[in-house]
Amino acid sequence: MLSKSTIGTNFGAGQTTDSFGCPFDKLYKDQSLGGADIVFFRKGTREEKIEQVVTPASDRGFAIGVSTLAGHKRRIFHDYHATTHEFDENSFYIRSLAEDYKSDFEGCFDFLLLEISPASLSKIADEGDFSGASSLEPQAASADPVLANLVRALVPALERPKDASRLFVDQLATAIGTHLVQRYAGGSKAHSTTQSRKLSRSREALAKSLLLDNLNGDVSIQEVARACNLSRGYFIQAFRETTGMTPYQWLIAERIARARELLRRSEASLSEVAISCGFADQSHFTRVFTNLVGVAPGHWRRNA
DNA sequence: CCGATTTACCGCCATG
DNA sequence: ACCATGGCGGTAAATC
Repeated sequence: MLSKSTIGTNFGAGQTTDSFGCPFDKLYKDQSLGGADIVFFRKGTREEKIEQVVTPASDRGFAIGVSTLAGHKRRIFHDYHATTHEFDENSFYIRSLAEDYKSDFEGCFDFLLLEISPASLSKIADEGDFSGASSLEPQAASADPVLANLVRALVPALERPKDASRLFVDQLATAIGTHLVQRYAGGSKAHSTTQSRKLSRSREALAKSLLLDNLNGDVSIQEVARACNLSRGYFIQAFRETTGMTPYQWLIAERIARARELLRRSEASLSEVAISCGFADQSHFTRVFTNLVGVAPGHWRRNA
């Protein structure tokens, strides 16, 4: 508790989480510092586990977090699938605050965070001859030593916001903003030398329908790939680039989608739901569901 | 596209 | 009886 949040969102009395959805009582470190365009935070916890951290979508722009220590893991629940990411020292993430966010944390963390508003972003983009770029490409547990060093330079200022040089913070904020835009600007800028390997429409449809048959029967990815006249490796890669998830992830997302329907609309027991969605048994079903959705199926049903 | 390595799920069981 | 959780070996998937 070195410095209480003084800038940014105002919290009503009784608020139990910070502006990122993290419970206050689990944070041992919660500092903040306002630059001209960017607000900085430092947040840390010694909790081994924090579950269901939720940030509703907002127009606050983007959040960037640099981890100061290794070993933190988080599982992020997207609409139809979930991903896990392991943070090393100096690995970082970028996420859009325009999207709902839900995740489980594992292992203590200490993040240097910064929040950059859409207005600031486009301002920096214009100044830096990247006009038009109004968004950043999301990253998760990637490496960027330059960014890490820039952000780390703010540690002393965060420790003692009162003594911090306004000019220093603003300059650094500009440098960081420029770096982010140069390196991660997305949107209008046509970039990338890597041509994407997308699946053709017909192959995509074929693959999906074959996979759906697998809800009950058994079709291996190998077979689906062959049906599309592609090698296994290429097929998985292409499927991923087309749909945003790997074939199996997609299939499981479909199964779980069906399971959600059944849970909501029917009175069937979990075992029955499990079988009719292509899972081996209740235990298996519960495990997969929890892993993907974040809460166990029984709880989810009561909640819905 | 191949091949080696790592990762993730499957399926079954046991237990709270 | 129903649901949640965890272990564990085998195997297919996914990555590099």
